[in-house]
Amino acid sequence: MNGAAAGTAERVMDAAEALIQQRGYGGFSYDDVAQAVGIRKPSVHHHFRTKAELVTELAHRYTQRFESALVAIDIARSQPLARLRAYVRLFSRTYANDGRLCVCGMLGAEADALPAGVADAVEAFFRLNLTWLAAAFRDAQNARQVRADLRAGALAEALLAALEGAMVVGRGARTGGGPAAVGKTFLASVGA
Amino acid sequence: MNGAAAGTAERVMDAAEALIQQRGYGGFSYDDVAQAVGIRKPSVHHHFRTKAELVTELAHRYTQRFESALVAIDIARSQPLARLRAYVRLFSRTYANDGRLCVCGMLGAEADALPAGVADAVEAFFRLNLTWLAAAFRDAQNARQVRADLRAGALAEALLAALEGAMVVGRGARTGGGPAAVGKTFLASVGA
DNA sequence: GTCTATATACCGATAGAC
DNA sequence: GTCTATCGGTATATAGAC
Repeated sequence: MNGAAAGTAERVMDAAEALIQQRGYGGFSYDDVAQAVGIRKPSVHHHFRTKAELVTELAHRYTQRFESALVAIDIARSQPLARLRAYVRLFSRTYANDGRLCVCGMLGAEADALPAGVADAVEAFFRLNLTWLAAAFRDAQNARQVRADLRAGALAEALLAALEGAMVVGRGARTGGGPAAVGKTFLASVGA
Repeated sequence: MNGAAAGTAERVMDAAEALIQQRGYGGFSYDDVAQAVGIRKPSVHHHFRTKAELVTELAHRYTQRFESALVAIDIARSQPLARLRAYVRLFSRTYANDGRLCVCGMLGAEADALPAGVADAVEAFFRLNLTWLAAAFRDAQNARQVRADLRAGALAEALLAALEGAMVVGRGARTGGGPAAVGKTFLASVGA
């Protein structure tokens, strides 16, 4: 129940999140986080006993925020295709911020090198997205806004993969339109 | 001009390649490579003075092998759409091997944490792929096998992103059809 | 809650014997 | 070409003072 303490824990997660999006789980240290926050390494351990704990909590927070954004989209948009376009913007906004990767996209690539708790949190993020997208594509097909000859689950997996991959390719190729362009191309190609 | 020496250098690159595909650039050490090859750490340094050198050479070899595969596809397949399907198989075969990621997909995600030489090699890989794919899509559009209302360059970026992302999502979600399913869905959606 | 100091392990890289 | 031994640096994590 200490306001300053809670504030520091949040700032630690913020710093770790940015570092993961830029360099990955194995690419940052407690000292990097400490420097970014302006405290010392043992103070970071005080808030998160281990690195696995820190990243697991961080991934859960990231997933919860994403879930809130999906709920907001469902409320703000009634047209299924408009919902899908708003979904694409969740990724293009992240990438527009200094070429940052999706937290769970980066962690998914590193899956074999992650502690079990972190890998579980990453899996939960992807399942949430695949479930929401499959429902959105099903609605879009029923509204005749998306062609009906492809399974909604397959479209969900393909769009999520295209958006995550657009960030990876964009960084690696140092060119291209990123998730914004790729999402637009994909949605145009599946349009009814 | 020592046969055994050249053989060891190849085995070192093979081991490092597998480790990168599983754990990434920051996720493996010279000791890991040495153990996999059955030699000691300084012997690895004898063949590749630094880690950056090793991975740069490895990425070049990977790109050259990919280029050979693209040439082989151009020779073996005359139908543009069949070429694109064969291209998808390059990724699904890699992923079918213990869920291994594309070497440059993994390195692309880690781009911010890579030595300059490695990042340059990764960029060359993606440019090669985007150029080949754009030409293949242009041919497919001229042959009326792919819808012509989308730019070939945009289709190239979208398919490459979808295949790279399918590996990331597949590992993170521990489910899904991987690049094989995603590639099939994408090519079906852009079919004329 | 934050700090200094430290334990323990691993990292990339080098020296020099064989 | 491979080895043992080792350097200097950094990693995660802990002990204990303030």
